[in-house]
Amino acid sequence: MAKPPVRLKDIAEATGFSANTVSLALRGSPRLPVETRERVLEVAERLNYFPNHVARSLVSGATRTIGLLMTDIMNPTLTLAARTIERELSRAGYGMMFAASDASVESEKRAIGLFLSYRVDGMLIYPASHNTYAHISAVADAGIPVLMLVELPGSGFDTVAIDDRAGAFKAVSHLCKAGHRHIAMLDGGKAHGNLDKMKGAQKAIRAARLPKGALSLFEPGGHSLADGSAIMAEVMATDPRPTALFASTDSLAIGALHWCRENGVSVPRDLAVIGYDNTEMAAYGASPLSTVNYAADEISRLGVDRILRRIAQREDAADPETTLIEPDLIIRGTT
Amino acid sequence: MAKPPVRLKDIAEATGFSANTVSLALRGSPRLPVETRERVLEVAERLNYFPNHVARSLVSGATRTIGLLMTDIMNPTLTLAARTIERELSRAGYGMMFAASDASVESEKRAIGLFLSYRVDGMLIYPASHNTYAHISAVADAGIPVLMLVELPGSGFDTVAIDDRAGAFKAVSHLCKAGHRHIAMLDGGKAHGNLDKMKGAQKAIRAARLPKGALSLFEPGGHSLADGSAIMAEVMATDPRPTALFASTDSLAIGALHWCRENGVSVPRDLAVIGYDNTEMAAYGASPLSTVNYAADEISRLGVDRILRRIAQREDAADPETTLIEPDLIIRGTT
DNA sequence: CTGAAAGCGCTAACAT
DNA sequence: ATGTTAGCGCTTTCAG
Repeated sequence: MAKPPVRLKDIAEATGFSANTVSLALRGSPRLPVETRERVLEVAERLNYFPNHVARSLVSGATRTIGLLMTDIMNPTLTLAARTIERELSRAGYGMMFAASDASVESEKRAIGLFLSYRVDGMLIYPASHNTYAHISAVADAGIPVLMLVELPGSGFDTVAIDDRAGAFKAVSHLCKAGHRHIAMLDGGKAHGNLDKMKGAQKAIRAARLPKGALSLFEPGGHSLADGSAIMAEVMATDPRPTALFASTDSLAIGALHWCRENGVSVPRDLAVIGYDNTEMAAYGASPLSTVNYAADEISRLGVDRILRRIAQREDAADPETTLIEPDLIIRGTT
Repeated sequence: MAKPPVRLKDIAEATGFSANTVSLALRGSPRLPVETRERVLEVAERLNYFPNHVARSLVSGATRTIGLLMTDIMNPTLTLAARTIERELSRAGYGMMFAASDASVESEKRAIGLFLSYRVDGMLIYPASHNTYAHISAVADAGIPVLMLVELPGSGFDTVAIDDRAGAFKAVSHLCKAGHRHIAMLDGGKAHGNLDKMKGAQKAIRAARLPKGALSLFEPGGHSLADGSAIMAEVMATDPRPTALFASTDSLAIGALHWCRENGVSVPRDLAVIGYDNTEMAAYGASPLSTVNYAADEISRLGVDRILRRIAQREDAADPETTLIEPDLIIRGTT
């Protein structure tokens, strides 16, 4: 097998035209008679011609490919985003390269290097770290459009992301309004310099004119289900015992729910629970969890729009723009 | 910004060598004095040079990119496979393009066209249909290595996939051995020409020397959680009433579990349940469901190995090889 | 209306 | 030990 692929030249020979004419015909140039074009198209079809995108990219300087770089695609929220991004890109006639950083800055660097070699026209990045991003800035500075899927204040990146502060504010405000006076929050984000959710929660407490102590912060070791479960003993042993829980992550919340079930704590009677970023169960239409809903779809659509726009306006580096999507609060069985 | 990227020529000018020498140096040719090489590397580093993979591909005829085409990345099983595949490829220095077909043959064709234009070195495909794959055969016939992640008997593709027959056999055998004499099976695969699970289940019945009627087949409208839930009334109304359930899909099984909980059917006391392809909850370490476990990791690793091997042995079209992975049976709370 | 020539950035064969 | 030349498949001037 292994036939060499059909080239422009092959069509040229088969039709008697020159490669140039064939090229024009295939791209539907108006300055060619319909007759010629049809003849060429027909032969191209018959020969099963596919334009060599590689060669085309070399001359045009654009690959019509964007790179998507994420920490971990196993996070259902990111999976959903990845899917939507791919869809939107493909609709726009763009290809997508994918790489995962596993939340390691080193891997992230490697992946970016890969994308750079492959000459992607732009990158969508869900970064490994909130602090270390000089390597990403370098890309943007080199004039390659980069769009961040997370807000990194002061970083100067184009951004389309969730407004975590607003989300946390909504969630905790809801709890306050429901009469809760002792609210526990599970958030390991501090270690990564991600204070938004905490800030939003605190603001809600202030807005409700509750004392600062109405919100107590707990930092699980990670953001896995097991971590959420593990810290609950500590949470429920606190005096005064919290009557509501706000978890900065869906899996933490689910872990907490598990602990409650196993320890005879009735949710939401004894403990109201609100999670965050809920997608996992929601994808199955089965989540019993109240959540701040990560708007992956909207972010993805806006993100793709924006980066394609940036690519189009190649000329100058317009000022970076940050769009924050305010997430909806979805109240289900646990509140 | 938008500086034009650094080329070989730029380094050549900066060092006084020719582009050729620079190229050789960067690729560590042994026929260059170490001195020269170091000088070149240093300048390349300083200038922040990245090889233009596009140009390199044009001359080498290989893009060191493979295309991954799946029906839907939101299926956690496939997500996991995608992640592992990306990892393995990146370890091997390959880039990955991703596209989703949404189980539509038309989209699949479009995506394949895209991959073809981009001149991927090979494709990993989880196909949209078990019947319609002429467009994929065409790719393989054109000499582009294709590896199928699903077994399509008689299709002549290189394949690394789950042995669904063995999986179903294991599951139903387990139920038979546990003394069940009336087993219901949920499987909508017949419509797609996917009979393996059914065949395996029937074989298990025969092997257990039970009458054919010991297994009754139910066909849900789809494979969603809701579909699984919806069909349970019918299942449990059957006479004699089944004491065990084998669902061909994880979501069907979970849907069934929901129905049981809402209808006072105690699992596993009144009904033993085994699902299939379990990854969703398992990813959270929290599945209560007994399952036939899709070995996404193993499949991915073997699949990548195989396609890279095929690419390496470019020369001839060796006979297609089919590797079937026998899935493990994981017994949890529901059995 | 169509063809010939040049060149995108790189590598491979062939000089020097 | 290094430089020159040609060419990968395509698009883009520029001629005819």
